Amino acid sequence: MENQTEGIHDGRPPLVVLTGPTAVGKTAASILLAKRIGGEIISADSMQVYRGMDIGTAKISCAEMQGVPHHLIDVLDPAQPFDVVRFQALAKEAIGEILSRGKIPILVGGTGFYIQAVLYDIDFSAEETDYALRAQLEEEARRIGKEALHEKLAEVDPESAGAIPAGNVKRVIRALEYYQKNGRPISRHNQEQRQKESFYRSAYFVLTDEREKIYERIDARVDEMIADGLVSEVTALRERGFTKEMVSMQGIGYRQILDYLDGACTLEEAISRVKQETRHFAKRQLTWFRRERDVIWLEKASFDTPQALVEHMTGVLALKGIFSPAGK
RNA sequence: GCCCAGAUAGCUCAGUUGGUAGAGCAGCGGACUGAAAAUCCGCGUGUCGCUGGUUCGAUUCCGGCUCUGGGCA
Repeated sequence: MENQTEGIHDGRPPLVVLTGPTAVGKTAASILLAKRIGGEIISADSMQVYRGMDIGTAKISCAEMQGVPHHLIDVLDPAQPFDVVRFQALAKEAIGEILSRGKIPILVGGTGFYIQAVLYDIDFSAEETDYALRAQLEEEARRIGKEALHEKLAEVDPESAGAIPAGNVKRVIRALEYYQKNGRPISRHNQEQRQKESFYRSAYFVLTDEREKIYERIDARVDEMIADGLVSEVTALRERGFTKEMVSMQGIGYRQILDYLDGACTLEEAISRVKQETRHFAKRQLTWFRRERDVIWLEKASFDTPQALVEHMTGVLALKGIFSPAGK
């Protein structure tokens, strides 16, 4: 498989990652890059996997793709749950296909957790999500209280209990669920997985910009979404029976418009909350990328044109032996 | 013009029976390994409108001024 040796080869398959906070301009850059290096794009986005959720997720249109193949967009119905494990499996499959075509896989999107799962090939044991157990633990949390549930975790996995605040019921439940299913603490599992090196010969690009500019773009983009018909998109979803409890409807822009449609707030309130939550989200994304290893930061302001940005990325890829520029 | 009520953190407001002040939101930082656009944790100095007075000491009491609401003309 590895006989056209060029650049620094270490046997690992190549993978390019392009991410950054929401609304920074990942999509546009990704198309230019894919065309430049002969790549195909795998979306690393927890919401763009859903069909019928286009406006609120700022999903790339067919025309915008400019012929570059995209994977993991529009693969699920909004009623279906989705999570990292499913994402990882689908992404691995797509990467394999792309490599077999002699193309370079480019992971593009803002869900850092998903990127991590693929890049480090995190081991998720075959265990199926046990929704019944989860529901049971949720019920228990309501009955005995967060603190008491947290104490139960402390009994079986003191390390996780120390790391997870009692208020974070979701993570307390997952730790408990893991222990019950596997008979060992999740803290140990996490510890092991954290040691892993990248499974790929990769470059992890994080495109970023001044905070103020990101926020301005977010506000403008939300206004555009409204102008483009976000309310009717959500209305249609609601009429098809999708509800707040579903993973898909917890996406920013969907939750709030749903509240408005349910009469819980005015449209104006919903819109400003969408903007606000999107800003918070962008901030959380940045926090995530900051602590990831081997990240290559790209300050948007230091490139005059998108082409300059892409040339810079291409240069880095050449140095890393991920891509060989023509003529070499 | 007169009367009343306000004027305190970027915003909305609380408070100090006189010893220079605190909540929510915003903002900032952080965590995150099967819900991740999810979930959670942490961070509060600001001429207390301006100006005189009383006082050891005023953002707090008193006078004047300015501005903002509301009312009366």
